[in-house]
Amino acid sequence: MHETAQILRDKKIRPTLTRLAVGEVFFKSFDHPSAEDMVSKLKKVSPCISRATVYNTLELFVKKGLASKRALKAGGVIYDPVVSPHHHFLDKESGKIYDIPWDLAKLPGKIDLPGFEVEDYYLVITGKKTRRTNGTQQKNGRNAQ
Amino acid sequence: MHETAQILRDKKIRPTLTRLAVGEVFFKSFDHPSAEDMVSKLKKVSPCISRATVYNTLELFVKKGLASKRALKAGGVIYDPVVSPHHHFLDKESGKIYDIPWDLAKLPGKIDLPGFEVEDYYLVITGKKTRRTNGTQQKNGRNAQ
DNA sequence: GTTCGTGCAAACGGTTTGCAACAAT
DNA sequence: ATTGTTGCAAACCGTTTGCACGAAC
Repeated sequence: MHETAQILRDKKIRPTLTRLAVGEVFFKSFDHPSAEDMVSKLKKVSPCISRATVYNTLELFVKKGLASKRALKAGGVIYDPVVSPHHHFLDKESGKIYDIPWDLAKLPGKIDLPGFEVEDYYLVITGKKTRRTNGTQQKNGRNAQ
Repeated sequence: MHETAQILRDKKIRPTLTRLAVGEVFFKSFDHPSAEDMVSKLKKVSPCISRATVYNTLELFVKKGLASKRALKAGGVIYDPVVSPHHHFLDKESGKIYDIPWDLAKLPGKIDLPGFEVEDYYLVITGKKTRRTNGTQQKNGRNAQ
């Protein structure tokens, strides 16, 4: 199955070889990679891929709704193939980020702030991870919610 | 009144001239300055202050509980003299950040995540600001909550 | 005299930009 | 022809580090 090509075509992104390679790796990256992480992963597969192209492609994915981009910790932004609403837990010891399903935090359905037009909101939760859970496994990137 | 000196002494920070200058400016900075913003502000007052010292001092303030440090948007961390719990609204057009009082969002008193030891949590709200409010005025940095 | 605080410049890491070549329309 | 895509290197910007000097303990 050429799922990645289909995902790109659905979003009117021309499925070039480079973009297929980026997509192929990114859409299964549930470890909240930075752009530089993605460059590393991709260099292993396709050694002469360009840093600039990876950055461009990730930004393109964000623009087209195939990725979300979050500033959660100092020193760089992370990209997430899960675009449905969810929260993030940041382990202060390891620096690892875990997805937290939206309804685990009992938030009000909408947030009304006089003077502000709210587009999006999410929790950033910090602390320490205690047990191994499946916290980061969430494969509903482009379908759910 | 030498309020700044007292704040520092209370936290066992030796109130050197440099730190007084940083504190004097920082403790009234309710505009969510980056470290580099603080360097600029301080260079106006005290032109030969060192970049490294400003960075060091801000980190010291964070460590001593006089500042909070947040990654809210790409391209750098911001420092906030308001250390009591509150949320942040990020205006996507202007890039400006506004403090949102804790109880404006009706959050549950605590968040229970099996497998995680929750230390801190807060909302990041994005959108557009519509009206001028006093959203960013909140002078209860070291006292409230 | 050992640690702490400061300034300066260089280094560093993540990201963006400029440019040249090529492919698709 | 014009636009879109890619790679490469250089530039850029926020932050950290190394070092030297002076002040405080």
